Amino acid sequence: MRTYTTPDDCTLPGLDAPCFRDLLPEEISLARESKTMVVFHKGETLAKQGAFASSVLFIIDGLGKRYIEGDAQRNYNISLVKGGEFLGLSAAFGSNTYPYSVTALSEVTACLIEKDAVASLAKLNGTFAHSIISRYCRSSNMLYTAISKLTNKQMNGRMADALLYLDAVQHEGQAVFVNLSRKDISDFAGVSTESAIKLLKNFEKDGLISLEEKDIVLLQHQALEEISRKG
Amino acid sequence: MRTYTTPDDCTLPGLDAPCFRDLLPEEISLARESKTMVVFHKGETLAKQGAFASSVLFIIDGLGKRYIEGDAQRNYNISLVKGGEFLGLSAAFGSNTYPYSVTALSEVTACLIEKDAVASLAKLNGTFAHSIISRYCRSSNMLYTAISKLTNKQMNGRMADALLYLDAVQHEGQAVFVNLSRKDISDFAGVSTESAIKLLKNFEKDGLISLEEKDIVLLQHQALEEISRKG
DNA sequence: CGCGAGCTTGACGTTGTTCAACTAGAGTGG
DNA sequence: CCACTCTAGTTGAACAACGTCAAGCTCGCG
Repeated sequence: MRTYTTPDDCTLPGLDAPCFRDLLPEEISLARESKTMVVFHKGETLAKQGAFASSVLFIIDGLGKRYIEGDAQRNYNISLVKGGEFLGLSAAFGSNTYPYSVTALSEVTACLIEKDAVASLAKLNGTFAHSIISRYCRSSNMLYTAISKLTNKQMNGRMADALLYLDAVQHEGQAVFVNLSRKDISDFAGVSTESAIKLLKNFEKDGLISLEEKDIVLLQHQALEEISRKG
Repeated sequence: MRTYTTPDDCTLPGLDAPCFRDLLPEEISLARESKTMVVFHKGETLAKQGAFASSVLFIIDGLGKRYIEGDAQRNYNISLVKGGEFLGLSAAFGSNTYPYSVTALSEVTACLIEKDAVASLAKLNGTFAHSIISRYCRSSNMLYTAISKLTNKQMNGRMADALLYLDAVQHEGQAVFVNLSRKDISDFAGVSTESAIKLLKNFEKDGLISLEEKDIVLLQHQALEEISRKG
């Protein structure tokens, strides 16, 4: 984990992002003076569930996984984390611990922003606050659908969902599958590693996907969506 | 479902709530002119998952359940809904459908506020926006812990959790258990009705709770928390 | 060349759902 | 006032889904 000491190091990529668009000059300087840029390497922890969150992270680039910790052998992966997203916003607005953990799946570049600065920005600038609310709204919806998957679907449907989600992110231009182990994928589907492997083999046997080393190619989107729908 | 046509009908209880504290006079009038008060009876639907959400609901009084729909025989209850809470905020800030359903468990009095009015308020008034963000933050944390329960605990632990949660709300002064069926309770624990009944009987046999008609009294909080912790 | 981590496979056990039958109380109509 | 029905609750037995375990495999790396 390499730290840039000069705040301006992350001015260019960081403050360019859409949510920082409508800041007033003094707000920009507030943001600029309260942050520092950090590079995380694969496997490093960006946020630890339950730990005190001293700052909000704004991801510039790279790929991570956001997950709920389980016992030693199992987590549940909520979502991928990629450029343009905030981590640990809740630190700035209430609880001061992270409700989830985040680990880098590839090299991740992020801006750390002091949580008080984010809270101030939200109070000063309604548009910024509105953008934060929109983000919360979208992530809440994601959490509700995650709960829906967990309660309503069984292995087949959950695995189909996971593959469709991961594939969609990959189509946005991020290399995804090559950065994931079988265990990562099983944690996205919420099944054991062994079950995940068997499911993948079955999908391949049925011609729905193609397993090429670590990479996975979806051959039959329609059929997978059908499986997802049926649960 | 009785509707009050005069907006002022819900001025007194509605605009008294903490989140409306710091509104400016013109903002108050904006809020006042964009709302109407409604009374829902037991069993009626306040919000329907997937349906278009035309307005945000602010609950004045009563008890409801917020849940994710499953197949015909099963839902998953996320939380109780009680006075002072917003429903369907996401309508105002992004997606225009409800991500969950809400049904009245007792008679519920609520203010319906036009979603555009809520969005405007959030943009005009940073403090109001901040309060909305705090609410989102808390509810997000709840969703993360819900996911954690679903993935990490089995029946015993989930039922203990459900009882501790319901009991905590009851201790805030709301009659809870008498308004819940066995199916409601099982949907909070995320198990089948039959399993829930067997679990409750077991807990009673072990002296942890006392089943008195519909009411449930927790006798051994410590022990239940222990069961919850162990999963 | 050998070691270890991740991957794969099949046999087995546990958990929790489903099903079917039975009970109790609450309303309904004769 | 009594059948009659309907719903919610209860019980145990059979069954399915899925995790766990144990063993073997593969590949990259020291």
